[in-house]
Amino acid sequence: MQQEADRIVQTLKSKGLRVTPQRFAVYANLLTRADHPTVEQILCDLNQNAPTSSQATVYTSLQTLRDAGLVREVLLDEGVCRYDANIVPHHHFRCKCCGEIEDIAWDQFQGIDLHQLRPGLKVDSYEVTVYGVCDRCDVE
Amino acid sequence: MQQEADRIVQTLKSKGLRVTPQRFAVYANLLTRADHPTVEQILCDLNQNAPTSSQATVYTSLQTLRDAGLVREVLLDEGVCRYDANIVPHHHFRCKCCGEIEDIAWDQFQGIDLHQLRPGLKVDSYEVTVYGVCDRCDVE
DNA sequence: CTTTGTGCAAACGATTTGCAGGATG
DNA sequence: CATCCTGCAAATCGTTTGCACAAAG
Repeated sequence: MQQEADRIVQTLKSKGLRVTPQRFAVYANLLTRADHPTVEQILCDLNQNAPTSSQATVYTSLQTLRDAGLVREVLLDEGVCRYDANIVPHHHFRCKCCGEIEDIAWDQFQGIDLHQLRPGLKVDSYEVTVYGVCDRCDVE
Repeated sequence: MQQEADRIVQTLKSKGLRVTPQRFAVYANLLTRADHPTVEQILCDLNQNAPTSSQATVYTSLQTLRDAGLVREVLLDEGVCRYDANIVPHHHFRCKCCGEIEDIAWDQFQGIDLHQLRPGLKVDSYEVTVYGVCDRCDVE
């Protein structure tokens, strides 16, 4: 996956960010994951084999990547911040049981008419969060 | 507002909760507010004139009220928990600028078809969060 | 009088920050 | 070689908890 690595390096540089091993690792890790990991999960993942990055660095890396628009935070109803390298707008499904977060394609929900909001509110973005139970938890 | 007070007392009792001055004050305060205050805001409000309730008590009162289904938590993209005595389902608008949260009536958004979700997901609830700038911040 | 709530302070978990040394462009 | 990043530890912030005392039913 040399190509992949190069692309990541290019992406980082294009945002004016220095390419450090830690920052690279955080972003690369996030890109390969489909879930929405917490800082702790990322940290464990990175340091699983060899020590790669300290906790504080993961925090600041994520902050930098967020400011650069490469990742976004997902904050649902728990006390932790999750991160997502999927920048394309999408909705979320959250399992009340296992806490997993699953993406819902943007065009899944049609017919949301923001023009009916009261005048005076300038809309930047919106998203739908669905709460429920996923099939992995719903075993009877 | 003796009637109002009586109604609050009745509501608390009907949930099997003891009526204490602190718990009453927290719930009453929340009922009169249209915004979605944080614990800190509630605490300041209550103790503005005379000391009414300690911080820990506000936390546990809110927890109790939440368990009883009288208030609900609202957690948007900040690190704090906000509370809402409006139990009727509704959506939220969040001003990126001042942080204020405004309710959006439930029937404002039609046509959200949850049946199109992939089979296996059991939906309990959902809500739309709209991000933008409110008119108070959008002064040019 | 039994049960439950309050208040304080200490504990806690997630995140931020200050600073000295190290790596990047 | 100037600038920015890392790592550590201490600090901070919101929230929870243990415990002795007080109040509610």
